[in-house]
Amino acid sequence: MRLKDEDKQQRIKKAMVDLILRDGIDGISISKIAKEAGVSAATIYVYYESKEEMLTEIFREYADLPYGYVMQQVNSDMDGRDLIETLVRGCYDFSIEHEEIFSFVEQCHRCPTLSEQVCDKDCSCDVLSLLHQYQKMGILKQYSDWSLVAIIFAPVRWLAANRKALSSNSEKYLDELVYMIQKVLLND
Amino acid sequence: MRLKDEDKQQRIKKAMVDLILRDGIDGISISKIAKEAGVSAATIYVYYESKEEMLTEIFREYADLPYGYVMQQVNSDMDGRDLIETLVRGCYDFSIEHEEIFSFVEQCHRCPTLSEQVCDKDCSCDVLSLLHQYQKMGILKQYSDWSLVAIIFAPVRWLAANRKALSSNSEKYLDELVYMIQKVLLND
Amino acid sequence: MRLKDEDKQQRIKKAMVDLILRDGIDGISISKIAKEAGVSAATIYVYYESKEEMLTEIFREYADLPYGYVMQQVNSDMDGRDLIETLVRGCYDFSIEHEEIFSFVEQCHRCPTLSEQVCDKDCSCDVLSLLHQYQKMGILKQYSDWSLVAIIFAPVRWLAANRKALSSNSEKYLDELVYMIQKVLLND
Amino acid sequence: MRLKDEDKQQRIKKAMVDLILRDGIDGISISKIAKEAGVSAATIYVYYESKEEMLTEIFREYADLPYGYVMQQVNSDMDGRDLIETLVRGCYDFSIEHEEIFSFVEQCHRCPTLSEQVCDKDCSCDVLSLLHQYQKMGILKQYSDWSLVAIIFAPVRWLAANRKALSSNSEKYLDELVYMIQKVLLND
DNA sequence: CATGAATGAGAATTCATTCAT
DNA sequence: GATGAATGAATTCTCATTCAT
Repeated sequence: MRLKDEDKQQRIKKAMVDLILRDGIDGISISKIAKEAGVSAATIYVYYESKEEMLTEIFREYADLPYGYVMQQVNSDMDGRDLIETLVRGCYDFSIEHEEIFSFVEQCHRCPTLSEQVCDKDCSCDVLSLLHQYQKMGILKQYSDWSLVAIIFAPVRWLAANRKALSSNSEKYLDELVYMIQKVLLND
Repeated sequence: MRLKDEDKQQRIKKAMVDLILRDGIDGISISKIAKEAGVSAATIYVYYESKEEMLTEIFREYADLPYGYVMQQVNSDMDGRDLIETLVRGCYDFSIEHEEIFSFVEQCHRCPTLSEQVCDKDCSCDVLSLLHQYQKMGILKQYSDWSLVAIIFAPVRWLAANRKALSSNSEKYLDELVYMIQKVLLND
Repeated sequence: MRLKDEDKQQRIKKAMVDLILRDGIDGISISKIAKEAGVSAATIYVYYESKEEMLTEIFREYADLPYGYVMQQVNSDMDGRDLIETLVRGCYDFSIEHEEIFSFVEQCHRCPTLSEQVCDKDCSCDVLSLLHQYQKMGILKQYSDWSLVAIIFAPVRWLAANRKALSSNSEKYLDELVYMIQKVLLND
Repeated sequence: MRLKDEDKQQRIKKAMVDLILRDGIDGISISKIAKEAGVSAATIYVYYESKEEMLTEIFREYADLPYGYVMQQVNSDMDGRDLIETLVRGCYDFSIEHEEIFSFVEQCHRCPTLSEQVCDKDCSCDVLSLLHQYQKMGILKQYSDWSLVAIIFAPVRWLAANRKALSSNSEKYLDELVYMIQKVLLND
């Protein structure tokens, strides 16, 4: 695999994700993506078998990036409060820093055909391992995995998705969310 | 002159929503919808100016149905615990009873072009009035509106959206969620 | 026939002719015309059997308006020079005063299907009678009808059609044309 | 990669021009043209961005063919009489030999949107250079360019356009026209 | 007479994809 | 590997026309 090509495929991915942020998942087409990526439409078929397969593959590849991002923020000697704050804020920060990937992943997850193939919870397995550790140490309460993922990430993602409709005091809401979730999940 | 066939427009709406559940928002087309609704494709343009406008208009019309549904479950003399349980479970029940509308609304809310025009929080204003009452009575804590909507509805919606990936013990997760949220929001 | 209706038909005609000036004969449609005329598309079918028939009928009705216009300018005791000047200038004036009708008639005359049904020369029969009188009086040379119509009207119409591309000194060209044609057609 | 098939584009052009002769400029459609040219409708969009652009481009390309044709008939040592006769008859001959191009160009010239973009006089610049030479030599009178083009070509084109309505003695009219124009333009 | 509703047919255009180079 | 050419199928949407009211 030559460097040049790697770059080309990267441009294709970026083009697709950028366009989906701009036009929505229902607004993309192979030729639009090709134009945005600066390659011929035919070139896309060198890397992907079909549009369908391209979407799925890139979704699969990107789906756990948000979780990967927050995991990088986490430090193993954090206490419970910090852990939760880091996870929640990390999720929000990712949605700002990588708006297009955030939106892409969110859109794909709601799309029935795609979400069947990539389950959100599976993407969060690293985070879950971490949470299990904190549960074992008696810091976090013993809620089940699904409940944990739901309560930690769903509200902040909703906030992030609606960010532009907020006046600007999103910081305040974020603080509240962090506080709430700490209260629910932490022992004492 | 013939009167506008109310039933026909209803069939168009239903067809669109049903198809979006099946094929995703990126998988619908005017002719598919027309066929499903049993009308001519041209007829759709009697009711809507364009595909875009049709999507937006129906989205706007349906966006608050989930909130309307839970409001019907609520009883004004409920205590705080029951209120929260009813809101959360109501949201989940709606996603089962009206799977296609739930999925439609969720998909639209993630789509950038559409979500710009219909803000999720606006749809929940009746719910918010209710929550304000409970706040005034000192039953609910004084969190801000955005945080309330986020914590009450986002997790359960995520659960509902991933329902099929759950073995079947979704009841357990739902119980946990209800319990968590009660703990966060209720005073003592 | 009620007054109101007469007015409605008139509006339809005007709308069609106006639109053909703006969009070209290939750019009109029943619904555009209806909207422009402020009537329902169905109403047009009260007055005309089909689009085809409408075009033909209105063309037939308007085709000799330019000739009618110049005939009104003509005075029976004009001398030869004045006659020619009046005919040529009249034609030009009509193209300015009734730009939309001028363009409409010109476009129809070039359109093979339409021009088959309405021959330009037939429209000029009144003018020809007049010219015959001046020929009998020995004022005009004995050219054949076709040649007369061609030499008197074709150049000025070309000038009129290209009017907007002329800097503005169309007056000068018009003077020259009048002079030329006088020279050709007048005896002595 | 396959090379652009020059022949294919040629067939598209021919198909369009032929169809416009048969059905009028308001009677063509991309699919009709494609069928006539023996290509897929989509192929037309490989060569032209839109129907509008196709029309304009082909019009621009063909607009001076009639003038090019008559220029080929002209011989530089002709006297004034022959020059005029050749120009006028050449124009007529072209309309017979290349009926479809003649009709196409005439229709486009009357169409407001198209004629804005391609001015008839610009197409005749070679002819004008020639006429200027004859003017300098004192053979032709000093009329302005517009008047020359108008008087030489407009009448014969009108005759050509109405050719089919003439009994058949078009030769006679043509003779008259030639004679008239010689009389106007030649010195002595 | 007038018209909103309805539609089959067809419009222009785009799509995803293939293929020869 | 990369791509311009090519296209059948599908897209959105408009058209001319009919009809019940």
